[in-house]
Amino acid sequence: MSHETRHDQRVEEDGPGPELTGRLGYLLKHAQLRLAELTADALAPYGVTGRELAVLLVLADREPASQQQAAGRLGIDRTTMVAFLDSLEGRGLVARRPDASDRRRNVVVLTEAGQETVRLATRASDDAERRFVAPLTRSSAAELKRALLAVIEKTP
Amino acid sequence: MSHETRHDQRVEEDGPGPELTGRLGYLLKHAQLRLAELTADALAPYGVTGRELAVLLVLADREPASQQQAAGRLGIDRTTMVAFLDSLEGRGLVARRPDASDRRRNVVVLTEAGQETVRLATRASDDAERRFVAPLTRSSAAELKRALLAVIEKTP
DNA sequence: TATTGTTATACTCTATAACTATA
DNA sequence: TATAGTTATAGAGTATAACAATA
Repeated sequence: MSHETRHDQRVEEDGPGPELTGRLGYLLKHAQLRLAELTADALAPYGVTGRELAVLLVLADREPASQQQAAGRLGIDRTTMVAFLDSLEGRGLVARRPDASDRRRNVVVLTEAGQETVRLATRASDDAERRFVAPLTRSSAAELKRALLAVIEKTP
Repeated sequence: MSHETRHDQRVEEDGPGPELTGRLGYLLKHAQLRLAELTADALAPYGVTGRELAVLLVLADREPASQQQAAGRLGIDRTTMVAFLDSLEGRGLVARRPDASDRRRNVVVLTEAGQETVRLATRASDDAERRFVAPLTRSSAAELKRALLAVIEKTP
């Protein structure tokens, strides 16, 4: 018997097998990676990353926030927020305003350009999400989101 | 009117709001992070990380593989595989054997200790997964895995 | 020439510790 | 004393480029 690969019988597999695809950890990680790729491509024309869009969304949809409040809403460190804001401010998408009532704080607001970017980028991101769940039925996609939210909120 | 937080009306929110939790990207990322934490804790007693368990599983469940084949199955770079194997081999969980039929290659095999670790660590990881999906019904948890596999496999 | 394993290096993302100015 | 923003630094985790041995 030859030791060579027998191409007539079985092509040498290169991808993940059931020992991985059967595990929830693998599925979550790779689903996240795929959607992140799709989203990155969709957002590229607007010059923002998915993480930057998340920062903008957190600043857009609630009362004006300090840097630290914004970081808290996103679950990231305040030092990480500094870097995000430096970059976003440099591109004119957000502005830091000293808080008159507590001069240690900056209130961070979206500029006009920032608001427009949020509108366009959100639409592009939603579109990527729609393509991502295209293999599922509408109700199955909704069920997926419900299930994910449930485990996130109810897990210790 | 005071500028202080009015605790009687509304506690200052610190977590994510619907602008984030309504997005699939956020849900996938944070579900993955939570499960990864649970799994890390569950695996700690066995001295392996989730990624190392994935490497071991890939070596355990199919024909013996070269380092590069194993990397291909996991979707990681071959240079990354070198580092994993250095560490796993240092702890006696895997062994590199020169491939007699192609002396550029190493065939990587699990040791006895490696096989035992796979058994125990897999059980612990499965248990973490079960706790993670505890908020869902049995069929809803199964549906979650089906949906994730579908989007992973069918998305461009 | 091409491929396997290896090394050195670099890049991304994030956090920790220490500094400053304000409170 | 404690907190908000900042800076410098460090640690994961991963990839790219170049090298030696072998095909």
